[in-house]
Parts: sequence; C-alpha cells; structure tokens
Amino acid sequence: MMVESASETIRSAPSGQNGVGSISGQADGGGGGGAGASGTGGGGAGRDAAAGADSNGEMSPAELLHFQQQQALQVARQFLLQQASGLSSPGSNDSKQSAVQVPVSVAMMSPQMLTPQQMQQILSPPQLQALLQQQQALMLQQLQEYYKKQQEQLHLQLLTQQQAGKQQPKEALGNKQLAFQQQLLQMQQLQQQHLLNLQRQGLVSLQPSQASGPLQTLPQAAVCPTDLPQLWKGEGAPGQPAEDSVKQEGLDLTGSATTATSFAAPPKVSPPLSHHTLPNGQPTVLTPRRDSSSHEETPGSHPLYGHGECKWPGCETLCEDLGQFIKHLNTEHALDDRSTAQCRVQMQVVQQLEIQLAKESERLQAMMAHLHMRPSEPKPFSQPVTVSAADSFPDGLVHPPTSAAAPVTPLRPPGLSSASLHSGGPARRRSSDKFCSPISSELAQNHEFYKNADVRPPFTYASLIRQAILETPDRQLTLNEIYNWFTRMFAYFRRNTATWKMASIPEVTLPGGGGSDKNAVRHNLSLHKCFVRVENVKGAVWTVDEREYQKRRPPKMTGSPTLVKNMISGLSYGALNASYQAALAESSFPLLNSPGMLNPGSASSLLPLSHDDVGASVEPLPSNGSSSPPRLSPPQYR
DNA sequence: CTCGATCTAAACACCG
DNA sequence: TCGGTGTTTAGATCGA
Repeated sequence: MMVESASETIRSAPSGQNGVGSISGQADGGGGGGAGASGTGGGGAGRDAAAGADSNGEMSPAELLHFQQQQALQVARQFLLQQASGLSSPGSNDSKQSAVQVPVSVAMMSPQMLTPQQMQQILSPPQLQALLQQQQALMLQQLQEYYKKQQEQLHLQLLTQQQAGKQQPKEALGNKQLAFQQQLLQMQQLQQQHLLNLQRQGLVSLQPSQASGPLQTLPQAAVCPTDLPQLWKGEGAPGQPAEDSVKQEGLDLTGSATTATSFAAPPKVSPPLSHHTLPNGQPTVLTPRRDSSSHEETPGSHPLYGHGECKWPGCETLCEDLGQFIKHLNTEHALDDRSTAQCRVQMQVVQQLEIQLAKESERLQAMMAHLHMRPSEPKPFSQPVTVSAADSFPDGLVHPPTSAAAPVTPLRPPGLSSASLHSGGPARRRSSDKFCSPISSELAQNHEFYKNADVRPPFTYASLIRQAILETPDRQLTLNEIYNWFTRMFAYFRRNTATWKMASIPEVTLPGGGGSDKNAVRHNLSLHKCFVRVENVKGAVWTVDEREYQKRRPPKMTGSPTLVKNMISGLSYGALNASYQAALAESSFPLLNSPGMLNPGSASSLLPLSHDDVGASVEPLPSNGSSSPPRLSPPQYR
C-alpha cells in the first residue's frame, strides 16, 4: 500500500532521493558543507525532515505504529497533567521519582509541548517502562488484527477463487491457485517470523504445542481463519479481563492497550504505581496480556517467566519461583538504557516485519485485482487506525483524523515507507563484522529475510564480499559479479540500485564511476589484503585469502552498538522512541546479537542476528554476549 | 588521547 | 571519449 507506493516513488526518482541524497553527504546533514563533518551522521535529521505527509486517509502499518506512539505520548501527557494537578496520590511508597518530583513549571506547561526527553526526565522509570510496554501492546494488537484479517481475506478469496474456477480453464486456475497459495505461505511465514520474534522477547509466550502448531501446520490451501485467533489468544476479545495487577496500575496498561478507546478515559491515577511494588521500589509493571490465555488462568505466571527462567531477551536467568523472578526482573531489567534499548530493538523488528507484510499484502491485492477478485478490504489497517484515531484523543486535544496520516510531530517515522528504513542516504548503516563475521549460516538462515526485508545486512562490506566470493564454486568473482551478488542477496542493496548503479544516472554519476556502495565494494577490495585480484582469461577476478581475512580481525567478538545505532536511526520513528534511541544504540545490540538472545527453541533465528558460523571454530564466540554489559553512556545522536 | 577498523566520498589512473 | 575497474587518499565515527 502506501509503503510500497512511497518507495516506488522514491525509486522512480533516483536523482531526487537516493541519488542526490546519498551522494551529497552533506546535503542531509542539516549543516551542509563541512567536508562531511556531519556527512554520515546527519542522516537522522534528514530522514525526519524528509517526512512526507501522506494524507489520503490510509495508513500503512508503519504509520500506524507511529500513530500508536503518538497515542502513547498522549497517555504520558495525560499522566503528567494529572500528576501535576494533584491527582496523584502522595501515598505511593515508591514514587520517589514521580509526581512529587515533577517540576511544576514543566508539568504545567502544555503537555503537548513536552519533548520525549523531557518526558523521560519527568516520568519515573517505571512509568516510562509502562509506556514502552503499552506501545508494544498496541503494536501487537494491531498486528494481530491485521494478521487475522489477512488470513480471513485469503481464506475468502481462496474459496471465491475455487468457485470462480469452475468457469475458468483448469490450467489457469491451477496456476492462480498456486500463486495464491504461495502468497499465503509467505504471509504465514511472515507471521511466524513475527511471532517468533515476539516470543523471543517474551511478549508472546506460546505454549509449546502452539509454537509448532497452527501456523506451521496450516494447510496451504485450506487455511482456517480461526486458526489465527487461536494463536493470538486473548486478542479476539478486547474486553477480556486482564490481570488485576495490571489493571490496578496507575497507568491502566491493559485497558488502554486492549481497546484503543481506553485512551479516552484518562487513567485514574489514584495511587499511581502503588501496587506490586518491590523491595527496590520499582513497581511491577507487567506486560499487558497479549499472550495465551494460560496466563490469565494461572495468575502465578508472567509472560517473561517460563520454564523456571527469565525470558527476557538474552537473559535466561534461572529463577526458582515467580517471586524470585519478579525480583530478578526488577533488579536486572529495570528501566535502564539496556532494557529500553532492547525494547526498542524489538519494536524495530516488529516494524520491519510489518513493512514486509504490507508489501506482501499489496502484492496479494494486486494479484487479486488482476484476477478480478476485488478484495473486500483493501486497507487492512485502515479500520483499526480509524478507530484509534477517532477514539484515542478524547482529551480535547486537536487530533483530527488527518493527524493520523500527518503526525503532529515533525518526526515522521517509518511511515515514510521503507525508504526511510534503508536510508539510502549518507547516514547509511555502518556495519561491523566484529560480531557478525560468521555470516555464512546467518545468511543461509535469513536468506529470505535479507532478500525481502529492506534492511541493511549487519555485516561489513569486507565480510559480505568474502561471503559472495566463497559462495561460488571456484571461489572467485569478478567485480560485477560481486555487485550482482549484493543486489541479488539483499533487498537493501537492490533497493539502493540508485546508489549501486549511479553510473547510469548522468546527473549523479560519480567520478569514481559508481555509486557509493559500489565504490565501497571496490574500495574494500582494494584496501583489504585479504582480497586478491587474479588475472583470469576473461579478465580479473577476485578471490579471498582466508588467512589474511582471519588475521585481519581480532578474535573477540563484541556487539556493535554502532550498528544498532545506525539501524535504529535508520528506523527512527516516533517522538517517544527518539528518547530511547541513544540508549538502544548504546546498549542493546550486543545482547540482541548474543546467542543468549535467542530462545533455545528458536535457535535458527529469523533475525539477522545469529552468531553461529560455519567457521565457528575459527572465531570463538563469546561465552555469552550478555556478559558484556552495555555501556551506559549519555545519549549520543549522530 | 591514541590506534585500528570501518565507512564514505572522492580523485585519479588504466584499459577496452 | 566513455564507462568499468582498480588504487589511493582523506575525513569521519566508534570501540578498545
């Protein structure tokens, strides 16, 4: 839908977007000129500024996410307002950072004027954490609905097609059905990815049987739409009572997360966060129930706790009982840079998948349109969004429906389309292969992911080039073949053909004879001793000197916050999130990339994050990626 | 602060 | 002359 159309627009205007933007690194740096002083770092501003206002009423999933974040902001502001106006109860034994300390001068100012940073300062960590979780809950809910609708649509359309097929040549019908089934399968895979990711973070805790159940066993041609709701237990019933503990929180996360309309009623902030406080003074802010109903049946459980261990990404700390786990949760996973960063990463993941899903959906719509099967609901997301938009801002604040498409804040997030994700601009992600050199298996596992997802692979050029060469039978490639490998294997580079093939665009042709990425490839080939040029009959080919390659890199592998930061900035969206970007960038990827980040059951991560390598023996993996605590440094924005 | 790795951009040379 | 290829330099970021 809009995602795709937007990206198409960009693609069709190479000189305007990718081309010029990426060439003149200073252009988007906001600061101009200075010899690239902000050349690689100024991308964020550029992307944000590049926000286009799509105001046709439709919302892409990404836009929806942004919108939800706006909602979260609204809730936060409401919360602030109420605190400032004395609604909060001073009796809260743990609110040392909350209402009492809200600077009146700040709190009394129009909440809309608060920046995320200010809110971060004002809100206590538990409150912020609650907001984060609320955001995720919202995202989850919308995604679930979206998935469900898609499934139902597919089912209906398949049925329709089968009927219509009676009037069509059998061969044609067969082909079409096959195509549909493939499409269906793709969506299912996407859902699985999404689900796994969520599960990995603990937001969704599938029962073992479920994990391998509905989605994976869905028959291709006979998908029962009801399977999905089963998978997303608890989702189908918005009014479903959630855990009391959650409802009693100062911020009624469950309510607001479950039904968008809950935003209408400013949460009763009687003793805010007074329940379930723990020795360290941190309230137990439970993740809103999005998972299986088993959690509601068993009050003694926690979505982040299962099989006696903490399910927090990368943690897996053993906890004997829930109490111990709660304690652990509040000590080890309180709201700090790392936790928020991890949260953010997960949001990125979800977002990516959403975008992917949107693309696939669009393709599906096009297919159906072609086959004269007019989709009943061309805008799967429109309805939830509409509801949210209509009901989410009852506070009298001006939030016309259009504001959904054109957010109030100048930060235009991801919605801009995936173009903002890969950010063809000079602020493109820097990849470090310090931790991701083992890309062989990673690529193998996530082959499809990279092929379709518009994310920059978290590898250095050198490691990618090496991989390209090693993948060939004779371990040699010409430069052009390397180019082709890049574009073939990675949607990111494919999408950035403007920068890859700029030589074909006169006005942006570089003296170097190619785009920046191409240039980078050539540069890397020349620079690294591990790449050996061999004269061949047909010309020159490049080979890899493994010894040099291994020599080149230090044996240890740590995470690359740089990469994180870049990825995050590329995916940047949302005012609230902005305040966490730095934290995330500084802290989270090492964890995310650590083996421990993966659930034991999901060893084959669908994320580009696994560490295993075919040549694992060459490069010792860290015993545990999470063992190296992330640096908690002040936020840095590039 | 330094150093190394990396990325990006650019200039330049060579060759078909 | 032009485009592709290859080399080199410079500036910047970032982590150790």
